Amino acid sequence: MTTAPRPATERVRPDVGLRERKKLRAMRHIQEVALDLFDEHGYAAVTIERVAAEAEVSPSSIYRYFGTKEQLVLYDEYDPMILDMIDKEPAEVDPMEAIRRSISYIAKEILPGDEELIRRRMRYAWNEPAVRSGLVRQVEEAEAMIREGLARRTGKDGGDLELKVVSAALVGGFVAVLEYWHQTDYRDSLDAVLERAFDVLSGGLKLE
Amino acid sequence: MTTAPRPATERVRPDVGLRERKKLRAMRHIQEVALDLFDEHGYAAVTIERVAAEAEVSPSSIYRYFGTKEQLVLYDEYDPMILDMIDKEPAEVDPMEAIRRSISYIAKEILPGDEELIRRRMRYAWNEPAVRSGLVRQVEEAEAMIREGLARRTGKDGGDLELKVVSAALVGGFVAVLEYWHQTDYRDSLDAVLERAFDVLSGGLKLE
DNA sequence: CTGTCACTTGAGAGTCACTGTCAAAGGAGG
DNA sequence: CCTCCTTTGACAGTGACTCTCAAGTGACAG
Repeated sequence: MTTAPRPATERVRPDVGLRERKKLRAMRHIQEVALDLFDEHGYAAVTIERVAAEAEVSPSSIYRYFGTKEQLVLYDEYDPMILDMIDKEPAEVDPMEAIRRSISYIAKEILPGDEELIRRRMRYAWNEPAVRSGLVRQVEEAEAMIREGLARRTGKDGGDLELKVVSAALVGGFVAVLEYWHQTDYRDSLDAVLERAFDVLSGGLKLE
Repeated sequence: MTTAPRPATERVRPDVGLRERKKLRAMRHIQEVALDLFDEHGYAAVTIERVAAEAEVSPSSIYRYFGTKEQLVLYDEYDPMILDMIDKEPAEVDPMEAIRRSISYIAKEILPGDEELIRRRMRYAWNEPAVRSGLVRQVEEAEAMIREGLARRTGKDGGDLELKVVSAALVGGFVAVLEYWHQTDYRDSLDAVLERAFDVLSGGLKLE
């Protein structure tokens, strides 16, 4: 979500030095500690200060890394992945189909490995209002990017009503899928649920 | 001051006494004062304390009435109206059609009267992240109620995937409509934009 | 009208997420 | 090894939001 800190002077590859690796390691560690504490005492009862103490960093650093308390739960790297994949689909592919494929691919190939962690984080996304609205915000940003992708593919303007409606409906549907998946205790594979949802959406929201 | 005609016992309707009327009047007044201040100094720069002072109530009361700062902007009475209308549509009417009619009716008959105020409030909903997420939350509540309505009409369970996807896509589309309407400076009537959006949704999100 | 009851309001103190600043620490590059 | 510049931590706010308690004030009965 929050744009990465932009270095004043562009170095050659600011992404791979010791600094960057240290930062990523620290973030993973902090998130882990935070989730442990949240699991034990509840999200609301754990202060940032507490997390900072437990993770042995300063509260300032947590804010610099994550921006907000919700992001301690929500932070992950999937969104850019999906967008990247959509852009890599060949231009001839139908736009909706490109999205469908990309999301399915992630759901099938990447997520299963992290499923434990994902479930753990999802619980908060549906039980803590603050986390929930952070999730929605994140999804909205993804929506904007999907819309831009669709705009490029179709030649339409990004502010076009049709595009807005389509991408909003898509991400709305996606959130519904996550909610269903969560509430049915991850019974079916995410991919299977996604397929059913896509069918409903492209079938014109007909019920039955 | 003439005493209003007071029915002997009024236990049945605790909603119309002097207390309730005073409260509603106070809420309207506070919201007005708040919007004036926000317009003049910007949302973030105005504290609740300031609003309270200007409106001559205590900050505690503002929290009791509105709960959060965003609700000072977002509070209105349309949502229950729409839900009420949906429920009143005859049972034979196609569910989607019932929703479409109810929303259109409100957009056509009720909103134009308050359009000035609505626009004023919309500006904050799209420029202030906090207000925005409050709006989303409100819309999500409406979604839950729409879904229940659909469940009753179709005999499906409220947790059904199809139902979730349909209602989420609908409200997603609705938010997109509001955004489009706002960003195009309220050029077209809300009703007209809604019609176009409904067509896209029931056409299966086909682009072009 | 009047007293009692129950609900509402205001005052005040407290918590905590989040921000901005500044000096110190420590990688990056020569 | 040394200089630069980014990152870190310490610190001091700010303001949204919560809780509690005492005082005020409509509702209602007698």
